[in-house]
Amino acid sequence: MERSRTHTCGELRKEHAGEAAVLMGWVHRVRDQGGIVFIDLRDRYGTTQVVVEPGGPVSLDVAREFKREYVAEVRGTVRLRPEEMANRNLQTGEVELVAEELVLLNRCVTPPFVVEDDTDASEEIRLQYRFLDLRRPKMQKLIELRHHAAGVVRRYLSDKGFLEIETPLLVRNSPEGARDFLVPSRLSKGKFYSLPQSPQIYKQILMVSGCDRYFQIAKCLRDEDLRADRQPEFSQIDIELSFTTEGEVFDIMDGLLAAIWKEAGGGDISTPIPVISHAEAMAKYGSDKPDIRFGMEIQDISELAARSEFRAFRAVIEGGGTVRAIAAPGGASLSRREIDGLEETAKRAGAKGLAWCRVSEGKLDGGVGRFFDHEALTAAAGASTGDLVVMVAADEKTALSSLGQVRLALGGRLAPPSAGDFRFLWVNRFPLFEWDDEGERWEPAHHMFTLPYDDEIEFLETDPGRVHARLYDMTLNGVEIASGSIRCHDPELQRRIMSVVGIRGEEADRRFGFLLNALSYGAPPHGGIAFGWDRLITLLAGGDSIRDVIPFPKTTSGLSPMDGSPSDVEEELLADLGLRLLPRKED
RNA sequence: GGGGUCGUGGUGCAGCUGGUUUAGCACACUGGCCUGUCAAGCCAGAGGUCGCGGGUUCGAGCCCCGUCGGCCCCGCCA
Repeated sequence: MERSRTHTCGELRKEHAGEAAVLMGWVHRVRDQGGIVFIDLRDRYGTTQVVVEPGGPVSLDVAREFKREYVAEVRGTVRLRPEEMANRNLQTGEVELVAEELVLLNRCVTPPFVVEDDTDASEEIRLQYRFLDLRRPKMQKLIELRHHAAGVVRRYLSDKGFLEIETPLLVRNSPEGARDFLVPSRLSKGKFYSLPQSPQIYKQILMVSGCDRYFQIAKCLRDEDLRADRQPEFSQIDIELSFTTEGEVFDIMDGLLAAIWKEAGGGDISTPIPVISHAEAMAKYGSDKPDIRFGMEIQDISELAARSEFRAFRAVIEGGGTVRAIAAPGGASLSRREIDGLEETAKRAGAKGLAWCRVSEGKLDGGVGRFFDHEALTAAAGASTGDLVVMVAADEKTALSSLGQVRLALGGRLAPPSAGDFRFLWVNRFPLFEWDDEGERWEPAHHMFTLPYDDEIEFLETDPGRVHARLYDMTLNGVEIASGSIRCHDPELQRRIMSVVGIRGEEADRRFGFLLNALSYGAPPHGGIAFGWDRLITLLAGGDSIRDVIPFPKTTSGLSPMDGSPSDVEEELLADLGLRLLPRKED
């Protein structure tokens, strides 16, 4: 017999009192009072209390058979609870369902953990029993949030004329960048497809195809080591548009973010989102993804340092280095131990040490305070009484990046972020290349299918480090959430860029021939961006691990505890693919 | 590839400097009592090769080596 429910477990209210209802769901908890039994029935929408009363059509002994996570159907009548018995913690708490028939739809073996928000299970166990973990209301909310946000993205971009287009998952291997996952080809034995690191090349080709505006919520796959915010497969909102400018991209994306935040519960965000150049981000925050929820900007105190009594500073300046400082409001209260911790942070980032002093009324205390004039230092560092001034002397890159790390530590300690504070920021004008000390060669700083600024193209061959490009990132609270660029649509210029990073002539054709070929058939000027979708949802939800917004994530070693992948396969299957395993590396 | 940290009944943890312990606690589980509970309560009970392998020792949950796995970080991730 076919059965169906009349309501969900989150639906019944006092208006329904007196009505007949059929609910189906999971037994959350049974409270056996001896003479009366309560069953909390739960589904995605909520929880409703079912009452089994003595002398009623359902025997108490039958009700007692139901255990946690059994699947049940309850037919009954909705009844208003007496005022003092209402449960304000439940949305359905003003009513209860008086059972007239209780049907066992399925049993459940004893669950390894209790299915509720404050579970005590470790993440390992949660992943192994992910189907139970995902039943927890908290996880269901995250799944819902992700769905709603995706809906906003589709509506917003569709309204702006973007087409949702799928690109292939079986693609050509690309030796650039991250390691590819390989897929052996049965039909072409000994050859391999790759799983795409991103749809980058395909979306550019769609622009050449005249699609004009494209988007996709795309799976990206990278065979690299994992982190809390990195999974081997993850999702991007991938976007590309033709005949566009950086300003237009920013404008549309500002609107997209505002729509997601407003409609998916993050609140209003102010647009336009501010823009700073990469150079400015590095100079002020020592990072290309600044957290601007607090100030503590980096100051250049080289001039003062050069005149100071502090010999270590003078030596660095004379050697062509620089001295930078941060004034941390209220930082004078930090203990010596905490300051040592900051120095440790600076050293890990390459600094030789961290000079510091406390600012009090009319004088400098502790650390290197005695080498400096109170007035001069507070003016140069922008410090006030009660501040801690921290300083690093080094080459510019080291000074900025180490102070950038120290700044984040100071921010966490002195200006702890409040939930719901979302500070978006565009960072643009990235350098096109960066020098790789180990490989002793130029490498693409972001990616190389990008248009350099016109007035710097002439330095491509002579001084690549001087060339900046129309590259941009969006950051949110110090996390990079999107990255994109205005692309290079001229195949000759693209070849020049490739040759700077050592991909020349035939090699360029072999690796990227199909893109270069497409570009030479009338490619329109175009550009785009890709958002890290999992990170974005994590931030929107106020979480800290992308594993919580991915229904079936892998562990940090790329394993899936629930299904046991990756796994061995039959010899036969390998033979079909023309593969044979090498013996495992012996000791 | 490297570093840190953790691994003890179903789950989460405690277990000191190696020996008075029969490996303890909470939750979950099983049985009993209870007619208004909602983190129900009370009583009783069952449940452990201390991740795995080796070593040191009269004696190892505890020390050493290796290994597997979880988490975090560096490298890596155009």
